[in-house]
Order: sequence, then C-alpha cells, then structure tokens
Amino acid sequence: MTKEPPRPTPAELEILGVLWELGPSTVREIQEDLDRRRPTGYTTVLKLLQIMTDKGIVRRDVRERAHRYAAKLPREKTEQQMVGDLVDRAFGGSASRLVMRALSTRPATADEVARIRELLDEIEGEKE
Amino acid sequence: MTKEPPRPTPAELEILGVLWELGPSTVREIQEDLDRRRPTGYTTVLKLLQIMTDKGIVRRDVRERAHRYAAKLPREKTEQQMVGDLVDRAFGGSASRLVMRALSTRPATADEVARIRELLDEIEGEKE
DNA sequence: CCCATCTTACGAAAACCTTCGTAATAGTCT
DNA sequence: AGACTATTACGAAGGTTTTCGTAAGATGGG
Repeated sequence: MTKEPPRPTPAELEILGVLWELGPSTVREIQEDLDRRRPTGYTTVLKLLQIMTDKGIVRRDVRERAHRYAAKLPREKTEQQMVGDLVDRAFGGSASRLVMRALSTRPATADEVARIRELLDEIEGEKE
Repeated sequence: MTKEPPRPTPAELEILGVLWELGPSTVREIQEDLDRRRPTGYTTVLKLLQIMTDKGIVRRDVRERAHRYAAKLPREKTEQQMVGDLVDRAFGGSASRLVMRALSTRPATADEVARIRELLDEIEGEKE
C-alpha cells in the first residue's frame, strides 16, 4: 500500500502548472516564469520544491548541477480532484451548477463552445 | 470605504454551503448537517462561526437564545470567485478546460445537459 | 431552589503555509 | 589556488486554519 500523495496547496498548484506547461525544469526556470506573474523569490520556490519532493508531489533529477524537477501528479487526475473538491464544497455536489457558473463568468471562444457541445453529445449518447 | 470581506477558507466555505442551502440556521443545525458528511465537533462549528462573524462573512441574529447565523456573502459572487481562482490556478486561465474536466468527471443528468446547451446558445448569440 | 442540559465565550494547541535569510557546496574562470 | 557565481540545504519567523477543552451563563423541570 503506497499512500497517496497529498493534495497540493495553492502555491504548490501554481508550480505544478508551470511544470505541466514547460515539462521538467530547474528552480531558476520555474522561478522566472512565476515571477512574471507575481514577484516570487528564488529561495521561496526552491523551498517549495523541496517540500513538494518530500511530499511526493514532484520528482527530482539530480544528475545536473541545477536539479531538474518534474511533476509527479498527473495533470488530469489533479484537475479532477480540484474540480471535485470545489463542486462538493461550494456547489452542493452539482457539477452542472459549477459548469454554468464558469461559463457565465469567464469568456469562451466559439471554438471552445463547439468542443463543449461535442462533449455534451457524447454524454447524451452514453445515456441510452 | 468599507473593506471587502475576505475569501472563505475551505471549512468556512462548507458552512456557507449549508447556510445557502438551509437559510439562517443555528450552530446545532449546521453542525448536524455537516456532521453527516464528516465528523465535526460542535464547538468547532461554533468557533468557526464566531470567526466568520468577525470577518464579516456571516451575520448573527442574537434574539433567540440559540443564535441564528446567515450567510452574508452572496452565493453567486462567491461561486464566481472560487471558480475564477481555480481556473487561474489549475487551468491556466481556461474556463473551458475546467468545464470539460468537470463534465467528464462528474455525472450530469439529461436535464442539466439541456440547460447547459441553452446557456451555450446564449453565449453564441451574443458573439455576433 | 437545584439540577441537568444547552448554549456561548475564550484561549490555546497543533498543524500547516509561505516567505526569506544565511550558510554550505559545487562549478568556473584566470 | 583564489575569487566569484550559482545552487542547494536548512531553519526559523509570521501568519493562518482547524480543532477542541473548559468555563460561564441561560433555560426549564421537578
């Protein structure tokens, strides 16, 4: 029984986002990316990554001098978990209410709307 | 300038969920509802509600012996904030990715699907 | 009035999160 | 080797969140 890695905190989630986007990266690379959005100190990122390594959230490759970190949590599963959490906590378990809230709050391009429609078709298809 | 009430923490959000659902409630009522999902002590809920009162997240009615608490944060606005936060933090700002993840993770009834379709129609209508 | 019960008030502990300063270490260049 | 730079390691501060124990006050029955 290997125990599940714990859920990422907000700051950890932002780092995971960078790793999912860029792939395995050094502290410097992550810090520079993060720093563009919000001033973020180098050692802060380093410390977070060390903690995340302990927690089993990221994997560390030590072969180069500047260690390279990679997300260990799969993007899909983590996103599911986050969505599920929010649905349960703020939307009384109703995913569709979250969906509608998201759609009426944030813009979606025509392209995205089309893809959502396709997904809805699939869902309805399965029901019969 | 009255300052904005801060965002609710996870535990606070769960209490808000109950208040949105049941309307103004006593500690006992909230605790019993919460306790069904996750064991939750009475004084824990009470303390949370006292803190939330200080923060301006709930309103307290003292007229009865058992005080009655009511959500002060509007459901809609809070849900928007939570969704926006999650979209930014875990979905790189793409609401549609969150939507698709939610739909493929959690079940939606045919009825709900239909209502989502209507909303998509509206969105497309506005674009032209 | 007295007792049992319910409620609020308060403090404090324990865990967790985020940030940063400082020191040690490894590598590079001359 | 010596000086310089980049990186890792470590600890600790400061804040927040969550939980709970205990005390004090109110209520109602007998």
